[in-house]
Amino acid sequence: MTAHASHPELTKNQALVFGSLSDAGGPLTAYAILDLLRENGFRAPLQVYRALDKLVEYGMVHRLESLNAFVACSHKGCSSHGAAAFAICEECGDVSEFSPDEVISLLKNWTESRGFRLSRTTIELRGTCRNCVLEN
Amino acid sequence: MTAHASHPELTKNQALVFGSLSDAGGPLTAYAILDLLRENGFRAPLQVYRALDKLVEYGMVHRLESLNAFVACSHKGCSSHGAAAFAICEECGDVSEFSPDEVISLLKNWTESRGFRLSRTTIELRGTCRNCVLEN
DNA sequence: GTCACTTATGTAATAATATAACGCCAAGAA
DNA sequence: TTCTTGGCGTTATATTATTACATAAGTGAC
Repeated sequence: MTAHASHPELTKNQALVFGSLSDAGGPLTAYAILDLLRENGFRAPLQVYRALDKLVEYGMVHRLESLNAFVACSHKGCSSHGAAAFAICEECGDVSEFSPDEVISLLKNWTESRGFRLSRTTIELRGTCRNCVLEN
Repeated sequence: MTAHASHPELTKNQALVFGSLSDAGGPLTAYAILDLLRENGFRAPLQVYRALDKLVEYGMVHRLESLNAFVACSHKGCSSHGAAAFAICEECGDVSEFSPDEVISLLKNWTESRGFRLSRTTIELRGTCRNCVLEN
């Protein structure tokens, strides 16, 4: 559950999908990944979705719920880390990942106080990034 | 932008959709709403989606991104309020809405410090609610 | 080895979610 | 009136995700 380093052995499909996301440097939908990988022999959505499932499980890829898209985890050395949050610019599509530890810890307090067993946390901020604000 | 009270005049379709969600007491997908409202003359998804768009805009309904579903805002008097967060039980489907003011304010600080103009905040916690934990 | 088991894969078909494009009608403003 | 706006109805289509079934490749037990 902790991180990438503990899962160095990706299958061929998983490696291809992770490569696409890393190269993209931003979010891609499953079908966008499929199109990128057709030249590598990909034929069907399931090949992408299955790889994504594993990559998300390994913590190497995050799913952006509000975009129905996926993004490579931005943790440099791929070391272990907790829940992530995302700031999504609706102008340019840029996505910044960050780790709001204090926020996570407050949310954990809330869940614990209610006996809610937390398994996954989604935090996504939509808006306009600094660059795009300045341009307008 | 603040709330329901300022939008008492719903159209027929909006009122029907909001009624479905209120009666359900939990999240419904657009297509589930459509099925519920067929007896009221609904025929096409767009009738539901258009009403939902408005209801979300009015703050009377929230979209749950991780479920692709919609839920009536649980604010009793429908008075104004800030961003909402949701704890979603994956066992029973129960959804608890809450307003983690401190969390919101931390996230706002983060965005402001980066010149990110925040327009919408999504916070969804997936896990198992107390009742379901006790039952297992 | 080979048996059983698990995991990954390939493929076709389909389900579930969401939007585009068109035209119509009613209400209010000019 | 005419213009504009917003809501509505309908058809078609786009986008996202899964089910179902068959094949192949690894792994440990024996």
